[in-house]
Amino acid sequence: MSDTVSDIIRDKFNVLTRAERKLANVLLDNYPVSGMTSITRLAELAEVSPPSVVRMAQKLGFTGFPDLQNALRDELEATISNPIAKHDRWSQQAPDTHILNRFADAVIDNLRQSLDQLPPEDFDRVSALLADRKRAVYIVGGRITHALADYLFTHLQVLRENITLLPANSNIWPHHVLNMKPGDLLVIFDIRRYERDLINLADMAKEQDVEIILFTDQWGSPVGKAASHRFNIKIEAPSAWDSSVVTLFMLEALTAAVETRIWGVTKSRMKQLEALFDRRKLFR
Amino acid sequence: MSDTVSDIIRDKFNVLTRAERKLANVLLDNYPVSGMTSITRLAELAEVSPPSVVRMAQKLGFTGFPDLQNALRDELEATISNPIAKHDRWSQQAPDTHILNRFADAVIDNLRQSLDQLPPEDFDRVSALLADRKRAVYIVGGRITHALADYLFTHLQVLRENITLLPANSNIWPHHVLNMKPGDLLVIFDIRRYERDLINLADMAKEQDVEIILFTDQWGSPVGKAASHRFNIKIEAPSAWDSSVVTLFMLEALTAAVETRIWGVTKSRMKQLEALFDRRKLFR
DNA sequence: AGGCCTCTGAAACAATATTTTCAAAATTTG
DNA sequence: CAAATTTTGAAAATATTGTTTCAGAGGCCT
Repeated sequence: MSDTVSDIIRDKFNVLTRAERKLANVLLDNYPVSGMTSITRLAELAEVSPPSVVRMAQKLGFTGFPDLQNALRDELEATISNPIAKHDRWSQQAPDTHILNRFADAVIDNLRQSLDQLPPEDFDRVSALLADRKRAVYIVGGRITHALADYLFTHLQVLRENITLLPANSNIWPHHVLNMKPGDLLVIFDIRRYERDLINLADMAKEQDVEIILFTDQWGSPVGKAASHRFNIKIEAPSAWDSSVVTLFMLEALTAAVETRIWGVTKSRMKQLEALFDRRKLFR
Repeated sequence: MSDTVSDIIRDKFNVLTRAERKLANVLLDNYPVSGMTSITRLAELAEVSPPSVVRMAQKLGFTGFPDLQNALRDELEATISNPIAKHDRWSQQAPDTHILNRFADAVIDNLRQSLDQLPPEDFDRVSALLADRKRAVYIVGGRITHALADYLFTHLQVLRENITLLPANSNIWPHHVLNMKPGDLLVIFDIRRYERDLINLADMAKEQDVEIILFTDQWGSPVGKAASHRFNIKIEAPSAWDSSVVTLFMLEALTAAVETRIWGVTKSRMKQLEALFDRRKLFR
């Protein structure tokens, strides 16, 4: 890799003129942000004239000031950008452009941004709600997200009692709404292609004072209006579809958090479950 | 301290329009360096017009783009001069020990290690098999992995024809084995708690010269003996359960790869699907 | 399906930024 | 100390960026 701008400046410091050295000092001080202004302000800051800036840039080997500034920005980007997120090949054996690496980049980026947006207090509040065994929990997903709803259901069901997975068929939903009591929880998955039926369901549930927990994308499903808790998850992927990886991540983290809160209950349920599985084995 | 630009963006994300959201994503991605260009290049990067950039800047409360850019530069300066690695936590707002951060660490580690172990050629070979439309594809999961099987099924089904999801109930599996022809594919999910029924299914299928693609954990399910292709995925999590996040990642990457291989077919199927959905909407 | 409204980008315009020119100031050299 | 040389900044010229206007596109609602 070629030299950084600061290297070049130090290299050529002794062939710089007085005005140029003033500039060099300003640039190196608070490097490289100080170079991210306009040529005019930089000149003012160094108490020299704008032409001096141009001359120096050219003397350092750039075609002009913007060229130098770009170099600075690129350096900055390389320094700043999250070392975990970028320019780190995931599959060493595959080229950067292989779908595995591109997908990994996208997913990490989704994860980082989704977590950035999520106040941990919200997360904690939702895990507390789900850990409150007095509240029944209903879970529902759409066409694509049904599998996620199913996954959450399977796990929560082990943790505690009173978990219901609503069927894919929306015709039956009103029957379930009938059972919902104030304070119960309804977990809704609604991503992209927001589904009209889900809005109706949310409205009906809300009228019964059910608290709604919504998992949606960065744009936000219209169900958000009725929801008391919302997870906005970035779902971009190098593909014709969206990625559910981060959503699944949230579900697992949430499950783990709930598990911690009610470990006593969960532990005994898991033991019981083990016993039941064992009996089935013998039975066969 | 007052809000950062990224805070403001997230705050107002839901009142932003489509073009503005595109911009917001570009800005938040590689923040804040991505905002240090000219309005023109930023607009190009986000694939919107320069006026949209101005409008967004004003919507966020700045007098114009330069004002926003100054704010970004000031933040950058503050960040840079305070080099306490801000970026090694996933959720900045939560402590290191918060489950969100611990889970993120675990998942990234799983992803790294799983990709390390996976020769990309194997991945490519499997994607080629799944893209071969002459081969029927059968998918089956266990108690926990059923949701993953379901997810793969839903996606592959859009990509191409002849995809079958075996039911959870193993009693019916022999009926499906009856239909399998030599060269067909059987995708099996078998993680931890390896399920005896799945081994029997794999053996039966193998006798019919069905090629088996196995998704399993780092230890490897006994189904591996019958499988011609195997994905060993690291599934550790700070919880009583295993994490399926990386498995889902592999499924999505695989789906994307298959999609690329048979884009012609997939595209027309997706169009047709759109049309069907539209008709259903009218129908209601 | 049609009317309303919001959103968007092309183009014109305005404001800055960058570069060039050139003469004066500073520095060097004999 | 003066002539030659270099360096410098004011001002003009040029290039680019940022803003506004406005007509048409696109979404949403009834």
